[in-house]
Amino acid sequence: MTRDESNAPSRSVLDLTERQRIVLRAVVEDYVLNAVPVGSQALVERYALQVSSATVRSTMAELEALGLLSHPHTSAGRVPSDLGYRIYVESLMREAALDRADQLMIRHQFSQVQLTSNEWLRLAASILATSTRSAAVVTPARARRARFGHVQLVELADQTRLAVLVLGDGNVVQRRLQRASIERATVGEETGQAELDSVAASLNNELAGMSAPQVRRRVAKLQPLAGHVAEVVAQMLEESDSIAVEEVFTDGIVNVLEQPEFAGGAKLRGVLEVLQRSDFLEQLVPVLSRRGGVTVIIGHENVNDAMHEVSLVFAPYGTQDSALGLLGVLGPTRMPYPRAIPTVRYLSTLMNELITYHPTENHD
Amino acid sequence: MTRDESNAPSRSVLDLTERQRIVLRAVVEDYVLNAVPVGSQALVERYALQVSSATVRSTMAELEALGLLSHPHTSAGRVPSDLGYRIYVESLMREAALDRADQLMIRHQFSQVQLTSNEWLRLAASILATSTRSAAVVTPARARRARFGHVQLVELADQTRLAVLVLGDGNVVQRRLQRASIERATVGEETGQAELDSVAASLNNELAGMSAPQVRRRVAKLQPLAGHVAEVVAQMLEESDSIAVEEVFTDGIVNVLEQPEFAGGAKLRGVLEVLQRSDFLEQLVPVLSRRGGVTVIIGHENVNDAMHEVSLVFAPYGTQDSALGLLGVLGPTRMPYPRAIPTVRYLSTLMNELITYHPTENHD
DNA sequence: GATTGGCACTCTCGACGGTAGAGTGCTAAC
DNA sequence: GTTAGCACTCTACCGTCGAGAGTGCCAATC
Repeated sequence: MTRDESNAPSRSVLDLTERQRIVLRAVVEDYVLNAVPVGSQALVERYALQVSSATVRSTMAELEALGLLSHPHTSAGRVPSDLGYRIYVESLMREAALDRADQLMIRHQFSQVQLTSNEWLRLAASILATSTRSAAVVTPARARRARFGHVQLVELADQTRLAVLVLGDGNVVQRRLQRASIERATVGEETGQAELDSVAASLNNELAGMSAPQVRRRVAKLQPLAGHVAEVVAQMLEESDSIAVEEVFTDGIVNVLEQPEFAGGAKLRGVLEVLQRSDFLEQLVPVLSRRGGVTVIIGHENVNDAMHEVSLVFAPYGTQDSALGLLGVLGPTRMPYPRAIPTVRYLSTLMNELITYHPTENHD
Repeated sequence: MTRDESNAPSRSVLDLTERQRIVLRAVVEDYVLNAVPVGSQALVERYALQVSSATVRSTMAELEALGLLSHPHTSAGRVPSDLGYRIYVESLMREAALDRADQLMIRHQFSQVQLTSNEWLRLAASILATSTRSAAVVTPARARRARFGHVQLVELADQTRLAVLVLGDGNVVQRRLQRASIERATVGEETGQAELDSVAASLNNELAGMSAPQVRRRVAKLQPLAGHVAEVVAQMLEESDSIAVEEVFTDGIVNVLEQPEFAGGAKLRGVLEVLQRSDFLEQLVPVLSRRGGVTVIIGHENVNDAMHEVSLVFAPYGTQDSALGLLGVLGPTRMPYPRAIPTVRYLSTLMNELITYHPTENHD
């Protein structure tokens, strides 16, 4: 699907002369900054290269022959190709760790309030979006396999009964119990809060640590009411398994819209539609988690046609065996990688800390 | 802040002749459809008016004198003014109830899955956005004043303790308990699940139906551990009171971006920023709930400068005394009101039903 | 042999001008 | 009151043109 930033650099990099490297780097950085094809003259002036524009021109021609630069038309400046960005990201970019001040600023926002986990996600998306000026995408971290932790049956003022299920990883899900089903299970006998409590207590005992199929196997062996509740619990566990990437938090779409290459928004529409289709992000999960670090996917490296004009900078967060989520930014291929990559990296480690020390407190 | 659709129509309407009404309606509908200033000739042809273009021209001139139409430049067609749209919405528009088929289609989507309340909101936003082709905004319905329903203290596998609080309206919030504070409250003694259960049981007894300040007054009279938990519960209730309009679900922003008047997105940016600032929607809550029905706010009728080029079609949902939320669409003033209004109305009644019959099952 | 200045060439972009077309406002006739 | 006719206005569009930026190549230079 993509090259990896930690992979062996592709063949052509090795062949690059020092000057080619300097010029390519300058072209990328200038183009990222100004969004205007960059010419030899401008390059010499702005980057104080110690050679003449003619030399730069021939170097550029070499880079173009290597497929790292391209040419909108004969008399225009050069523009990096996807491959050019790739080389830049892999071996030319001077990637600084995130500013100490920025780190503190971000950390501060997270500590600001007693946030629930969904608010963390929202905040993470917002921070990513503003600090990289791109669109940000954050998916919740979900356990691969939900396990039973604790169930509580609550009778509300208005006679509704609620099953509140705390999962093994601390997430909480809930479901209203159908009055009719309860009555069927108890053959019409009245069930009070005391009775609900005792059912819950026995289930907490019996089902501790179980996954959905394990719970389901127990159902038949239980008393009618307990069995009914266990059935519901099994359903809840199954749902928690399946809705891996249902809710995606995005922020900063306008940032991308303001980029000249997306003015008008028609192009972006396709991209956003793909992003909403959950399978796209789901595909990404195994790729990212195998790699571990930050993964950069540039333009045509993306298998998805709609994504050919954007780059993704993504990282997984969470632990391999428990909860796993995704976060990152999406922008034009002309993306400020040296800023985006450390920001995504930092936020992914930060989210890691958060879910490790404060197991997710909440979940719809 | 705005005129009301159910208000006495403003002075000028009464003065409109039948022809003026017909022409105004035709201009609005044509402009909404084509986004091009509409001329007398085109109007006669497209709407089969039984008069000549010259007559229409003079009628248009009258409407312009009344401030209902305006003129981009001398030799261009007419465009409705905000006031023109207002008259249209109040007394010219042929508003059809939502198609039976559309109703069923929408209802079907809601019944499709066992959804949690946040998923309802997301779905509502998505339906609004696609069926009006505008941007949709939905806020969660929250009780005005959160009340204590039921608390449960859970010890997780990893030693963390969780307080799960079910509010009076069925919403659930939760918070991790700080280990240190617990130990301070119990003077270091070990607390097991049994002990936690008994604390929870006594609190459930003592605090039933109380609001945050009431709980807070009780704190001092309780045992140390129970008092500590009650303190946390009070905080949770207070937060539920205050974060009325924290999370806003939006969808379909691209729809607006594709409208010619917002191409480029620079204009929309301001609008979206205002929308995120929670106070804007909060201001709207009392206005909408006082009115009850669908409220339309057109262009400059909005007090907020950034909103001068968009219209809002909003409705409250939920019950006055318990939970109250907001939903609606945002688009250019050139909005398909006859479609947007019934859709918003239908969705608001539908959401009403949902939270009435299935008290909200979940929350962030 | 690498580098550079010089130069012819190419292409875009903005300005300019002219024209077609849509639309208006007015007036005189019906 | 309505309408046809007409002069007028403004925009959008098109082609042209020159300036400017940039390239590619070559011959001269170090």
